[in-house]
Amino acid sequence: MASDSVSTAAGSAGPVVTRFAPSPTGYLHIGGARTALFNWLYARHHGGRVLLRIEDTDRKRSTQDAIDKIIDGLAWLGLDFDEAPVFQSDRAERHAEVAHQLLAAGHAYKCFATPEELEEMREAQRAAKQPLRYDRRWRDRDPAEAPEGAPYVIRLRVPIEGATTIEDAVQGSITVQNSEIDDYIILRSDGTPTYMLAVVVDDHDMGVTHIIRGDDHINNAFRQLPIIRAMNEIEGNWPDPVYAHVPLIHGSDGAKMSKRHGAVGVEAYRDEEGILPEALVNYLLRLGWGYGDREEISREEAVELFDLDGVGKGPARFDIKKLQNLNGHYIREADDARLAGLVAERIGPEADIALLTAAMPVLKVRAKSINELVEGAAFLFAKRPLEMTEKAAALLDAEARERLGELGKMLQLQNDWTIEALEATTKSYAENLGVGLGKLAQPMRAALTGTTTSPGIFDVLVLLGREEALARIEAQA
RNA sequence: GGCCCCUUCGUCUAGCGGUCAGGACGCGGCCCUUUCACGGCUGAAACACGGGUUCGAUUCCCGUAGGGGUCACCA
Repeated sequence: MASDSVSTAAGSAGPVVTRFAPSPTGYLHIGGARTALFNWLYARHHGGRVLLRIEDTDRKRSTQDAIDKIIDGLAWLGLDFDEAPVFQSDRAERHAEVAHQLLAAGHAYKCFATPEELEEMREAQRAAKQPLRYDRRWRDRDPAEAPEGAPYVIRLRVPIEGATTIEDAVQGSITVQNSEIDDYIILRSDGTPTYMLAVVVDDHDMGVTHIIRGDDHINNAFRQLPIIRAMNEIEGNWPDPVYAHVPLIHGSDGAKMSKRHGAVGVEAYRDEEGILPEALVNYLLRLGWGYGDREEISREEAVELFDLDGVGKGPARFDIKKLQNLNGHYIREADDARLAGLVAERIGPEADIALLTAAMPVLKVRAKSINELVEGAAFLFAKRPLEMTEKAAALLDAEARERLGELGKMLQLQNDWTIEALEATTKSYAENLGVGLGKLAQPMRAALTGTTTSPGIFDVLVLLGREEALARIEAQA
C-alpha cells in the first residue's frame, strides 16, 4: 500500500508565492475575501509574494463589471498584489501547448466519444447505481478507429493503481485511491482548455508554491496533481505545491453562503452595512482562526501572527452581530476626519465636514456602523421646525415647555458657551426647582434633536452653537 | 448514492492526557449616568453519542449519528 502511494511534500523550501484566483462571475464573495486575506497574510508573513489571477475562461459568465468589483473589493480591504493580475483567458495557447505535450508523452489521449454517447453512459451508470464516471473507453483504443475528421477531446491518462496522499497545511493528511479519479478532459473539442488544466499550468508558470483556496477544491487537488506529476516527468521542475484548503464560510443556517443569506458581496458590507474594511478584515481573520484570547488584531499584527496551522478545519458560520461589534470598536478607534468624510458622502452636499469632524468624538462612541453614525449626526443638519419622534414630543408637556422657556432665557444671558458653563447653569436651575437634571435635560434633548437619544446634552448645545441651539429651544418653549 | 472532510457554550474560538473546560459576540443582572452608547463587575450557557487505549480522557483509536464539500466539453 505505502509503496505505491505518492504523497505531496509537507513543506517546500524557497520563497513563498501564493495566489488568489477568483472567477469573475459576480462580486467579491465574503468567502473569497477571506481566502484572499489568508493568501495575502501567508505571503506577507513569510516575506513572499501574492499574485492575483482572474479565472475568466468561461466567457459567457465572466463580465468586466465583475472583474472591476473584485479588484475594487480587494483594494478596499487593503489587500495588495505584487504583480499585475493575470487573466487566464489570455493564456489559452499555453494551456493547449501543455495538453499536447501530455498527449505526445502518452500522459493524455484523444477521446472521440460524443456528448450524446457520454450521456447514455451516465444514464446506464445511474440505472446501475454506479458512480458517474467516464469509463475510459478511449484510453487504450487506437485513434485510427475514430471516424475520419471526427471531433475529439484530450483526456488525462490518470494512474489507475495506487493512491495519492496530500499533506494539506490546513486539513492534514488526506488520501484518495487513484481509481476514484477519472480520465477527465483537459482540452475541449474546440481546442480550449478546461479549468483543471488551466489552473495547474498557470500556477506552475506563475511560480506558485502554496495553493490556499476553499476546501470545495479538495477533490480537485487529486485531479490536478497527476498533471503536475506528468509534466514533472516530461520536463522536470514541476514540483508539487503545498496545498491548504480552508473551510468555506456558512450562513447562519449552516449551509454554504449564498444570496439568500443576504449580503454576500464585500461591497454590500461597505455600502449597505456601513462596515469599515479593518473591521471586516479582523472579523474574517478571526472567523475560523484564533490566537489565544485575542479578539482585536490589527492587520500588522495579523501579518506577524498568522499561520496556516491555526486555521480551523470545519466551516464557520457568519455572524453579523459579531462583525458589527468589531466594527463599533474600529469606528471608535478611527480618525475623526476620515469618519466625517464617510458620513458626509452619505449625507450629501449639505454636510458640513468641519462640524461633523468636531462632533465625531461624541458621535462615534455610540455607533456600530457608518449608517448609525449618519443617523446620529442627523440632528446637526436638521432644519427648523424640527421633526419630532413620538417619544420626543411626549416629553414636551406644558410643564417641560415652561421650564424650557425659563432655561432658554437663562442661557440667553450666558456669555461663556462651553460645556462646563452650560452645565453649571442648567444644574443650578435644576437645583432651584428641586428636580433632577434629567427633568431638564430630556425635554431639552427633544427640543434640540427631535429625539430622545443623542450625545450628552451639553455637547449638543455646543456643537449646535449658541444661535441655533437657542432658536431650537425657543421654538419649543 | 460513491468518494473526501468536519464535530468544545446559540455563534466564533482557546485547549494539544490530569483545567473550577478559558475568552469574545449575543442574552440576563448590577454599577457608572441627563438619554443612548462606551466602560466596569457579574450570571446563565458547551466537550454529539457509544465503545475501546490508559491509573486517568474534551484531548489518542474505532464505530454511530449529525453536518459539509464534491462527483460537467462550469470554474
